[in-house]
Amino acid sequence: MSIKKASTIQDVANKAKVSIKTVSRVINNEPNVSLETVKKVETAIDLLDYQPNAFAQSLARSKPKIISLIYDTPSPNYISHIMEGVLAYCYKVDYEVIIHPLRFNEVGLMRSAEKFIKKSRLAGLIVTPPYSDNVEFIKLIESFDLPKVLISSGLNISEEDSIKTNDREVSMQMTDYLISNGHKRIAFIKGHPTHLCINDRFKGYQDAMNRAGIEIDNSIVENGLNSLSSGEQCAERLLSLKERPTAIFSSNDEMAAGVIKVAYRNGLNIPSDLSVVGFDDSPMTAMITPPLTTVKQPLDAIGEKSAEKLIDKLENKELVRESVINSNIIYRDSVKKIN
Amino acid sequence: MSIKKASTIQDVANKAKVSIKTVSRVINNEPNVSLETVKKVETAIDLLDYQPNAFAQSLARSKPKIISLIYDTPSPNYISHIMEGVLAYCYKVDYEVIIHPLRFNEVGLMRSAEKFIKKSRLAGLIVTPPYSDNVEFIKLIESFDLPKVLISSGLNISEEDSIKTNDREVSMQMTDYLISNGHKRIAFIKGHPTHLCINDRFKGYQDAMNRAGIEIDNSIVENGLNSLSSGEQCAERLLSLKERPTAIFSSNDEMAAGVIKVAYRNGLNIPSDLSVVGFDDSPMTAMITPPLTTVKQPLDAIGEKSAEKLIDKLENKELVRESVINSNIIYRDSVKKIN
DNA sequence: GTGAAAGCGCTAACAA
DNA sequence: TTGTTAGCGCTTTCAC
Repeated sequence: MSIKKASTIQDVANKAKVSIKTVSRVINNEPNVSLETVKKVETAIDLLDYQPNAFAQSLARSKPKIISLIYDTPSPNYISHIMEGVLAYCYKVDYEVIIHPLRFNEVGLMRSAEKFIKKSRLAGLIVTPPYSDNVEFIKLIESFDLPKVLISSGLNISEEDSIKTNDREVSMQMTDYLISNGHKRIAFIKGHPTHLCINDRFKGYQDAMNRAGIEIDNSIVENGLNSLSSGEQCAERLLSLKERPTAIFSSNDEMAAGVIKVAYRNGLNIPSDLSVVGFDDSPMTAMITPPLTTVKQPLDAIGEKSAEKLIDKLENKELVRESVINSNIIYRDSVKKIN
Repeated sequence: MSIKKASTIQDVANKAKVSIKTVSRVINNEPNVSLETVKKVETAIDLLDYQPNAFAQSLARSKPKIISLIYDTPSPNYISHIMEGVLAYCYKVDYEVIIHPLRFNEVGLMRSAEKFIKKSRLAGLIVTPPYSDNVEFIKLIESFDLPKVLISSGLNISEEDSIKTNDREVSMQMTDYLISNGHKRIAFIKGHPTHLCINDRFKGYQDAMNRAGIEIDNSIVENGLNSLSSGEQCAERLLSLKERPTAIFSSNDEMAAGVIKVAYRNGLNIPSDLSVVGFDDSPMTAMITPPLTTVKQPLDAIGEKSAEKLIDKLENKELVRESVINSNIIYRDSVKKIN
């Protein structure tokens, strides 16, 4: 078991018989190196199994190749997939990622966020909801003049700083789907009011209902809080109505799961007595009975595109990138055609 | 919106009218600084809102304060919670964490792992399953002489390098619970064979059955692969047996969910016709009907303890730390008492 | 108890 | 096309 010692740029330079600057040029793909020299240097790099020291690079460069992913911690599935995408892209282009959970309700949040940003010497940040909806937080980032990409922000953000999904549109499609299955009395459970983007989902529902000429009955529009239990509470009310809805569209899966639990408790079968659809395609949706019809956001792709957009900005590349990524409906077994 | 510029150790030294070395001493809690000087320096630090530059520190120090968390990507819930714990502890003691997903089945895995370790100049690693069971991978770490903590490794690892849970014991308790509810014909679905620790769960089942003097019928011991669909397949077989089990103990929740789906498909009610228990307490277990009785591992605590153990090692602290963390059963509604 | 100087491994600015 | 030099911000000698 031989202990390996990392080699330095000087070692490479010695082996290739060039100056360290030349090695540096090769590493960073800078111009003005003869092909022959490049070959020599690359051979030496391979031979020594050389890896540049990221700290030394960061220290020497003005802008370190480090970005951070900021998130709260409500949903493991959401954040893991976003993170996957971000890490995958950054790994390709040789950026480091610092993962930073921040408790949304913590006192001194801004102070600790500021401290973090300072300490980490970030080049830029990727921000997920609910922080991407938080004006104060975004101002903080701007006060550092840091490039950023906000994921699914409900704020009025310039396109070059944001990545969004077409929640409103898919939500409309989902409602259309319900309508095309004969449903008219379609209840809607809204999401947490501070999550702006989730409320686009309600708008999509409104769009579809309006277009179909079905008047929205506000007594079957509930205000949820994204959690299982809040879904249950909404469902209790909805299902105890004299004129029950035939379908419930929940703005997220977790609340939809709450609806299904309450339905079973009340002796209702899904989907024969009640159709239910959700949003997010969280892993459990395939596991519950019946499997839930829901909307899948391509989270890995969102993470990847966010990282790409941010890094392109950092490197002053032309960015004519798409900023809307399409979600799509996953049809499963929780909707029944009625007449 | 004023753009803030980070201050350096020199700024602090100027303001406090001392040398940079003295500032460095204060930052690192080194001895031989008069109380008065410490006060002066600390005031200057506060005034300038100074944060040491982690790269410069890492570069100057031999050992950077950076560790990495290595994982595959099967389970968002598992890894997010472990990560939470690791990040929380590291944040407290001022270590950076690099999160590194590695595809288990990728070709050139070892090569890319090696490259990663070199490049990141890690001080140590925390390794989760399945890598903590991978001899080749562990040898790689050792070839770099890097301190490590292996989470839930099934290998014969020295206690100071590992954090485990009492899977075998809880698994025995769970089986006891089933037995005490009148079940004798208890099926078991084993987990993926390369995940060593998951097979401790089977041992616990054996322990309990043996102790209760119930002979284990191998025709109701299934080999699962941790996935929903593999749970379904096992359940298909189990439930088509002439002499059906009255309870099924699945080594993870996902397979248990598969069992429940198949049971419903076959017109069986849970728990009245069949009791089912799982392992992991993944979020969906509370959402399915009926809520599943399962085992909860304190994942955040595992992450935190792993980080603590690793960092104590890095800093040569005495480590008389516990290395086994207790899981416990979460009783819900998927088990019925039979006679 | 304190400070000056060297150097960690790299990049940037300037020469050659 | 290539090399030299001076830092980046910090810690580590070693001297005072």
